[in-house]
Amino acid sequence: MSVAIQTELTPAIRKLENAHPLTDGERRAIGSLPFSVRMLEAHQDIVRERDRPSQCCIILSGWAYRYKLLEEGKRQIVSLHVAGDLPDLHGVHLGAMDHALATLTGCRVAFIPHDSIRSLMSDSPSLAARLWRETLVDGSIYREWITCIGRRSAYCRIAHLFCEMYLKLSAVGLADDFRYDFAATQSDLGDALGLSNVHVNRVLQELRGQNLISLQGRKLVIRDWPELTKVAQFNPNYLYLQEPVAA
Amino acid sequence: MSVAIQTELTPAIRKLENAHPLTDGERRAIGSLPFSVRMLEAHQDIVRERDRPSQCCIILSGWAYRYKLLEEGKRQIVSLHVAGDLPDLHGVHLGAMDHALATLTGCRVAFIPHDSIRSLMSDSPSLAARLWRETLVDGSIYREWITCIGRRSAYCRIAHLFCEMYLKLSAVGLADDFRYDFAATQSDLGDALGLSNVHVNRVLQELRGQNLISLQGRKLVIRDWPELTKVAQFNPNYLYLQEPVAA
DNA sequence: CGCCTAGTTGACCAGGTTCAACAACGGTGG
DNA sequence: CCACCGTTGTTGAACCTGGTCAACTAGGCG
Repeated sequence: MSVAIQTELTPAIRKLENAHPLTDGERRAIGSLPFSVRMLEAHQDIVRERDRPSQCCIILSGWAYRYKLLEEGKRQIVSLHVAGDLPDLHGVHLGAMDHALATLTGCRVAFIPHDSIRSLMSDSPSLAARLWRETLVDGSIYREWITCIGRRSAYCRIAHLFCEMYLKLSAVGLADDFRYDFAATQSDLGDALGLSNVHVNRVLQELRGQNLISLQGRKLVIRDWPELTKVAQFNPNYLYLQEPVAA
Repeated sequence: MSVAIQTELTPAIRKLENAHPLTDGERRAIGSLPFSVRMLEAHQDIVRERDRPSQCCIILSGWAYRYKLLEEGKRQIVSLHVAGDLPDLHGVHLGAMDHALATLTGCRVAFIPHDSIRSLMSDSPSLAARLWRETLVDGSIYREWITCIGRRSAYCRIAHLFCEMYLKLSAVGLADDFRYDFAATQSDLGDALGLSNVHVNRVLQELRGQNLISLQGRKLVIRDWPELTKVAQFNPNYLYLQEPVAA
């Protein structure tokens, strides 16, 4: 494996090592996977609903998201993904996609054939378990999103997402000092949280007014992490990260 | 394995065979698991948030649900489970529970130690894949729920859930002829769909008024399946069942 | 400069919530 | 057998969070 791709895989490796470090054998197995790396433009579908993909992907850089389209043209974003994520690993075991996967920003993406993943998993049950775990953490995040959308106010939801993405990005070294690049637009935010873009705009102003965050261009700064987590009712347990951020 | 437990496991087996039939070896492996069967009362926690369970369970009969509690005492139900489901399989790979699991009705439940599951999975990678698949289908259902709660009206959401549960129950032989026992109260429904019990009540009246359903006691009858699926915007793909119901 | 996307604002509206009271029902004990 | 009780379902009225529509502003880029 070239040094370049090795570096690019760092976030993914870091995630897989969340439970405990990889063995040399596991590293070798990952290194021998046939990656095909591509740079994708922003706002491009990677996989569409009803597709039957024969490969899955790793996000190397940029943000991606999964979404469903409704009859009246509405969109619901069901998850956000950053470097290190394997957003369509489920394709290995499920058939036709029940949703679509797309880039939010320009993304570097590594594709791996399902067959290679399958033989990796049968060769190394421990790696299979690690990959399974990743999909289970996805499930846990879904549960939290259901709870947010179902029972929390717009103010709380938006604050919550800022906290979530901060920890997700921190875990792969892409955020620290309570700031990061927040790639989604206000419309994207609305589609992720079940809100209109107009209302997102107003709530953002309120969050700024309370001096909890600032958000200009794509730069998000969390000005008061303790207070933000409080109004967000944010409890990081559901992310199943090993090293929760200090307050 | 006794004939009794074998019969009780039928729904679970049927679910695992959704992709393709079990081999004799796989059946034997399942049969040799050490089940401990218990009858639980309605409205009882099976696992609580923050617990670190050392076993997981199979619902043999009755309805169960997973939920999260919020600070102000609100509740969000994140999934409903019926006979054949393994609602806390994720515990094998994740640590402390991020949510709770409880019975909605009286339930017969089989408990299996995680260790037994783990050795089952390392002995039979194909069974491991089947179990993994179950958790992925759960994930797919979460995505649909996020979409429902985020972007669909109350009317649509309730209709959607009635369709979903009909197919889930049909798949394990617990519903046919467009009728089944709907175990949840109106408050439960509200907590699952992000609505108040009062509004659920009103929407139910409208669904009855449109002659789409009738619901008395715990008996749900779907009076007009084509129309109900239409107003629900219901597309069964996300359930990943092999034999979709005829319209 | 012109175009396009993203962000912002105001006015109005509606879906859904809250509160409070009451009805229906089933189970329990006297 | 009936009185009692808790749970579930039902109704009305007032309210409010957040949606819709439409117009306008601010940036970024070729």
